[in-house]
Amino acid sequence: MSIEYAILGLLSWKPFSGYDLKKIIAESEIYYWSGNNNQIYRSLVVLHKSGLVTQEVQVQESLPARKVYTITEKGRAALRDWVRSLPALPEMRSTFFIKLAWADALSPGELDALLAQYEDEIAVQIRMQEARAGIQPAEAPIRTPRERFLWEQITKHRASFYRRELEWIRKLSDDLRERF
Amino acid sequence: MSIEYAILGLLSWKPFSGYDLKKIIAESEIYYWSGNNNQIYRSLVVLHKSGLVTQEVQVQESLPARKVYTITEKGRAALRDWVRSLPALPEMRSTFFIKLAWADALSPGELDALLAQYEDEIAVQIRMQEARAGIQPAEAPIRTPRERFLWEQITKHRASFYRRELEWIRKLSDDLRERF
DNA sequence: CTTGTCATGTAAGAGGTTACATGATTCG
DNA sequence: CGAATCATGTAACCTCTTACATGACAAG
Repeated sequence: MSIEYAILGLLSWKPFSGYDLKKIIAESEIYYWSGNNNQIYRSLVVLHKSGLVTQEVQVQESLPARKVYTITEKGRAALRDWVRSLPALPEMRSTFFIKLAWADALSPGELDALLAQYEDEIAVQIRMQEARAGIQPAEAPIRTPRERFLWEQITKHRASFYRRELEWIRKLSDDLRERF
Repeated sequence: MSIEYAILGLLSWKPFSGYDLKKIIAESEIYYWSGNNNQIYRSLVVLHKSGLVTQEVQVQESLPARKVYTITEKGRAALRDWVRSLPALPEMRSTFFIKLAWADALSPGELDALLAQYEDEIAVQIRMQEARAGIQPAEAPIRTPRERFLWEQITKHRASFYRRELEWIRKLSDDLRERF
């Protein structure tokens, strides 16, 4: 379960509660999960049982108690092992491509409308990404220049993925209008 | 369940058996599912019950019977509706980025090795893709010039995704070696 | 007075994978 | 003689999502 390591990674930065982690994951791009309670609270139980994290209950007056999780040395070692393990290929999943593959049944106008909708959605996504990039108040760990560099490269690379997609769909729309 | 529409798409091209579909999906890039029996045979039962496909049992001597599925008019209409429905964003899922995000715990040598492994895997993927592209014996429907064009654009776009990934990781490796 | 935030958790189900099961035939 | 191909299907399990449940407080 790679989400457990994803959580362990965040805890290797600083201690968090399940609620904190949920928000970070829900708002993150590279942590591509939905950030639902079920996965997160269960993962934390597993990590705790395995001794990779410790739990501290912070009782608050008039607010529910926070359970704050801190990574252990064993946890850091497990994370390190996972980081060094064989990397997997990135997956690009797009039902839109499947739609396009059978879109020859559509009229030129309908096809054009479909591409326009896709273009819009990508554009919205890019704008959302840019807006988020604007706020960045130390939301990423910058403990060394190298770490900062790595995070920058990941963020830029992710952003370029959507820009490429936008360029591609625009060119495709133009070509279709011109040729068919 | 978008895999049902993915199957319906293939059946809109020509009739297939579950076994045929399984192989097509397993070998396909854009049909990103594993192509496991469970999903496919179940989907066919659902499509059949909904009247979107018809089933013809072809008994063969000395070989198991083939159940060949043919799309109905209702099926074509359902596919068309799905194709025109609101497109979803493409998803780029990569556990490698999560690893990289916490890779500052590694030594320069270890980090370099990690990136090299990733580069290798992408390179293998690209070679496999190119090999597959070489065989292409009318494995895609080419009923109109526009359909041919659409399929070409999808294939090229997919290929460029991995090429970008390769360029990115190579540049990242170089930069890291130079700076840190 | 409804909506949002803080904070935990559970239930139900969709979606997807690996592995098992059968059985004849063909290829190396 | 073992492995692959043809061809169907089931069982068990993992992953992930949506929705439900509780309860206090703050802000509009």
